[in-house]
Amino acid sequence: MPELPEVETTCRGISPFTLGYSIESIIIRQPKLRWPVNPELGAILSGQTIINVKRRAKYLLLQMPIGDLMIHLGMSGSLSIVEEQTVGKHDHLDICLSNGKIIRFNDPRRFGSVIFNQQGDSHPLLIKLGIEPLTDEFDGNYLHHQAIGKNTPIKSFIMNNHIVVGVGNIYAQESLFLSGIHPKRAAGKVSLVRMKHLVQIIKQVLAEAIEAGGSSLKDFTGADGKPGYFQQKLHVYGRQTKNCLKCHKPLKQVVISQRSTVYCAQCQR
DNA sequence: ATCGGGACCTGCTTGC
DNA sequence: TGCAAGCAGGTCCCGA
Repeated sequence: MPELPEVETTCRGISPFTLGYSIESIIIRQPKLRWPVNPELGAILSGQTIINVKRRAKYLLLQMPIGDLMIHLGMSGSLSIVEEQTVGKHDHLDICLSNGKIIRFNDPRRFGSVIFNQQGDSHPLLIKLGIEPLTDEFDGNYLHHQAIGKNTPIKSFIMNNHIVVGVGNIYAQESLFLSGIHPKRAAGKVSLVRMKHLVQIIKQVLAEAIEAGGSSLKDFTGADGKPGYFQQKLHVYGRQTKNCLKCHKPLKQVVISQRSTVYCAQCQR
């Protein structure tokens, strides 16, 4: 379940094996992903050199002179670097490189996507995205300003990609617990001071997860290590049957925007 | 304009 | 035991 830290870790992990090499071919075994994979992808991109590998929100961008290959991991996708051709279940797509390595896209639930983008930041899937959480632009003033008049729960608000990208269900829950804000509180009713605190926590939690992911990542050629967030101490996510780590009272679970949400009624107001 | 909910998909867990 | 329902998760899109 890739959250932003895992996408960032993947980005850093594949870089050494891809940067500066060219695409020789693309094998599409299953084109039915979130968006249909263009059957001409291989023809369009063969011979193209990968000149940059970056992340925007939860998209991985393999940048080439004629455009970017945008990869989204959805909820169950992953990339690995392999050399052999033996394919496993859900290995939907291979990007074969000039160095003999293969970037393999595996995604059991097929919520991910592989799209060729020649429009840069103005691509329809990118144009409406909010700011990156780990930039200076994302601060308490920004979040507070965006929340003016909004009745939507603060949890839904920080998970809204139009406001800030990359805060998924796990980190929304964790961040709200650590900043002591009730997940159902109306976004417009969170004070500036608390918004500043929340922003600081979000940055910290994401950065720690990236660090954990990075340190667990050896060579990216196998399924080594778990996603960064499983190496972190999770305070509320998945702990609905347990007690609060701060006050030791039982945690509560509710559904907000169809998403399971665990919180402490005592510590979060 | 704002917000909630449906849809997409598979695998693991839980319950009858 | 076997099968079905429930749930997880990201994000686009539509309807109220």
